[in-house]
Amino acid sequence: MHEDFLDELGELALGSRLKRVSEKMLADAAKVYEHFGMAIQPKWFTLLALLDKKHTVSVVEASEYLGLSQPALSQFCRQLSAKELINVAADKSDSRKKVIQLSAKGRVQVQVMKPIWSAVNLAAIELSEQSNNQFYQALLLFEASLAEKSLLQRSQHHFKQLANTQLSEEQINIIEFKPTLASYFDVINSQWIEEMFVLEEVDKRVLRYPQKNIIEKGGKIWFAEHPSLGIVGTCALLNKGNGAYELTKMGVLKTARGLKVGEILLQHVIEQAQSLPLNCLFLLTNAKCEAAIHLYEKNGFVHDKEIMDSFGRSYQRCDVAMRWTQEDFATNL
Amino acid sequence: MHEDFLDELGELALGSRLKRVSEKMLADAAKVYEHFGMAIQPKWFTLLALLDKKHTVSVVEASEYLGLSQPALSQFCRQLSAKELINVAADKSDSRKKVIQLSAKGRVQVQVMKPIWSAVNLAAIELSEQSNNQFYQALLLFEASLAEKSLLQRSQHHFKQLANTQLSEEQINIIEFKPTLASYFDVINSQWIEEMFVLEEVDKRVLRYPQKNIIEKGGKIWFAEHPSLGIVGTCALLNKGNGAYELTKMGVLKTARGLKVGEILLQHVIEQAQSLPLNCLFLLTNAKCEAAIHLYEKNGFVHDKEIMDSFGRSYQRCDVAMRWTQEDFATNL
DNA sequence: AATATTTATATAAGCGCTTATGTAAAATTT
DNA sequence: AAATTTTACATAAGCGCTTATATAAATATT
Repeated sequence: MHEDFLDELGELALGSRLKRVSEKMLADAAKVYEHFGMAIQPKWFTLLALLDKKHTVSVVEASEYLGLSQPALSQFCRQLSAKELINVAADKSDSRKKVIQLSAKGRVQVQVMKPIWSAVNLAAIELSEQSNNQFYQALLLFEASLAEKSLLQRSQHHFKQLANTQLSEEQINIIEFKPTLASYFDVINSQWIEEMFVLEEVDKRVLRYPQKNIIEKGGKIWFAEHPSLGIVGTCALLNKGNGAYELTKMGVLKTARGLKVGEILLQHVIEQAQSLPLNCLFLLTNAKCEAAIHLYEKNGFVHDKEIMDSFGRSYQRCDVAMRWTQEDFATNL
Repeated sequence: MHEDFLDELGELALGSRLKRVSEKMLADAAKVYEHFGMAIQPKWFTLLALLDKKHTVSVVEASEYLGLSQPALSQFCRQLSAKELINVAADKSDSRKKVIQLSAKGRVQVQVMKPIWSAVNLAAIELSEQSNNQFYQALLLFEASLAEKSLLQRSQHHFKQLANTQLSEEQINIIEFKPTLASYFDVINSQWIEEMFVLEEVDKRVLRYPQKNIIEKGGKIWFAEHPSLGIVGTCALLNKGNGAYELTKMGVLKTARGLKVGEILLQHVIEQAQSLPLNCLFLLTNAKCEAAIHLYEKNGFVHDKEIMDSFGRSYQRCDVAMRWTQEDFATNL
């Protein structure tokens, strides 16, 4: 048998660990009922206890008390009715509502189970207090903290700290393509394309084999590296022949949005493009990509109908064509 | 909105509470991935982390490391293969085995996720340490205690203490039938009949309406009451006419087995039967009920073929007939 | 060497919920 | 009063596992 890998993951696997423990507890509860000959399913326990205490509740009320979904309670009611442990009747003043209560048999069944509940309660207290560790109290506090500020919010906060610590523009490092980085090209671009469009077959081919489809055809690929997040952005130049280059597959991971990675990358690509036998630098995109288009406009690209007519049919999703104009860009510098 | 009923149940609802928290954590984890644009399901997390650490594992190895079932891992592998995040190949030296490892894309996907994992880890640590309460540490201890001695074992121990405290024979109180106790007759008998046989239609009718089917026909029902467990046993006398009475539906709850409740009850019934215009006291049972037959033999019942012939066809499951003999019983006194 | 047992994996069915959705009744708005 | 929205519940489908079972390969036993 192997060691427990969750131990190595520590707090990161807290969720998985909690799930594992809760499943163990529920499985044990089932064994307890079985051992004492009770034809009762553990999932019914909270509802039976609620009915014992409150006498009558409706389906929705029960779901609110117990923190379970309404359909869950609806199902429990059907099952407990079949076992004749509860009576279900329409509410007199509101015919949508159902009034649930224990039947005479159900009340007796609960009475008969109560000593078992007491024993389980003592067992749970014993477990909780093992080694002076007030597990139950800690769990209550944990739940309260989680309700106050969710794991998502807390994670977002910590992530922001991680991504922004001492970040200045010079710390985004632009590096050239090498085969070991090929998959970053795939992962980074797949992310935004899948989010905004659907990944077409032509995309998949280019993303999977960038070396063959871009580099070996005289194109270029760059990556942007963040000091703590690693490689977070990429951009390619496709060699279309006759000195025409298409700027394409520019993407920044969602984890690095808002850090100006896109702009740094784009400016680097434009700058590097100057050392190519450049005749025409253009790009194709979709009107949906507002932020990107704004970035392109800001960095010397202008909308161009001619480009649209000559190259626009390559991709289904492209309805915007832009061409880089050295003049405009130079005056911006 | 109603208050949280689990609060009222305290430690008894520890399992339900753990389940609720773990589901909340997992749901939040899914939101974290979604927020950062990762097309990754939280359930894959432990496997991806394992592959990142160990590089290659088989399906069974992974299931052992992670504490999940082998089919679960088998399914994860299919899903991650479809996403091209892992490579699965047959083991060279054992063609049953599959060697699982991250693909190039998978390794990059993990690299890209690692900052998120770090942030979640910090968030979990923060939650765990909230209000100086080392929840994670407490959970580890709780898990260890549970592994050392299960909830079932602990519950059994506490139950035994509850059932046996200061129990002497006089504390089992025999009481006569009254309508409010009718359901105990049903619940107690259903338990053992369902365990040993199947509940026939005739059983259900008698158990559901004991007053109509037994009392009003000149029969009798008694209950045995335990000082802390409540009503735990029952026994009936059926009036068969002409001074013949059938001892039937004698049962003791599994929670009260081993406390001599059956014997006390039986002796009480035999004693009370003397005040009836008694001609013949008999019972029908099944050879499977060895413990019961032994108890009957010990208390003056002898096997009787004549009874079998005249009454044995009433129930399908009966293949043993016994008759009480005053003589034998008297000599035993 | 033949046979039985064990091991690794896949597949199917089930379980305890969930979310999504539909229907009818009640409450609210117009 | 009529139309709209909300509420209560049921049903269906799905999800993340589980247990049970089948299959094939490896290992141990005879």
